[in-house]
Amino acid sequence: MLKGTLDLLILRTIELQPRHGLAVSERIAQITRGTFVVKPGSLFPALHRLEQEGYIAGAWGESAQGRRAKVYDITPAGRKRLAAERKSWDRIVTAVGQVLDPT
Amino acid sequence: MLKGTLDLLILRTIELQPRHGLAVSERIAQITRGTFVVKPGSLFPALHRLEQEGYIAGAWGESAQGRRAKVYDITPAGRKRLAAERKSWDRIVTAVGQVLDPT
DNA sequence: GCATCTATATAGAACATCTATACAAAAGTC
DNA sequence: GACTTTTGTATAGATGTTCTATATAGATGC
Repeated sequence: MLKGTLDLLILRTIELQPRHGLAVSERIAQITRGTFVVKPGSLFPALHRLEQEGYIAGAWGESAQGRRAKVYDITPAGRKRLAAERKSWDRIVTAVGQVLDPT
Repeated sequence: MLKGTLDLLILRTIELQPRHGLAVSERIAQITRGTFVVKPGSLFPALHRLEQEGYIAGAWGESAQGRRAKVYDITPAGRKRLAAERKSWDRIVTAVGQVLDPT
């Protein structure tokens, strides 16, 4: 996975619907049809970092299977961060495109 | 800069026309209008790595200003690598798009 | 002769991601 | 009712790219 995109993917996934850790990675794998597979060792450090920085908030609850799970929701700061990351991503895609196919 | 895209940018820039180190970074900055600014400390390690791996070949020559400069050209292996990186990039852009704006 | 510009180079730090492993609790299984 | 499997969270250690900062060298200008 491209370093620097994971936060974007996590924030957007949680924004659409609060989820617990593994559910986030499941959704990313599913919707990208396996292009991005975020394993626990990458996922949880990222979640902890995002929580530490105040972009997401975790609370113990239940998973769809009825197991105990920490459910994360996005915070107002997280939405701002997500909007900024989106802009940044668009800019990067445009810039790379310009290098790959200069007009 | 997003980690992992530098190789792609360098390979494509050199493919279009062989250049020496600083000329590569100048062109990238120019064509992306300052979105990507590759400083020497990032550029040269990347060039050396790409050369070590056989994707580009450097030869001492002259810059446009008539200074001594190491001019890099892409190798057949480099073209293959570039094609692969392009595909990979397209796939990533598509996948991120799917997460950001699911249909 | 001394500063400045071009150009290459490297050391060291920072940081996100990956591999691998560990741990816990619930559910199934016989 | 022990035992395995499944679900879920967690962390340690390694890896590798990029960034900051600095060094070096040769030309050019004045």
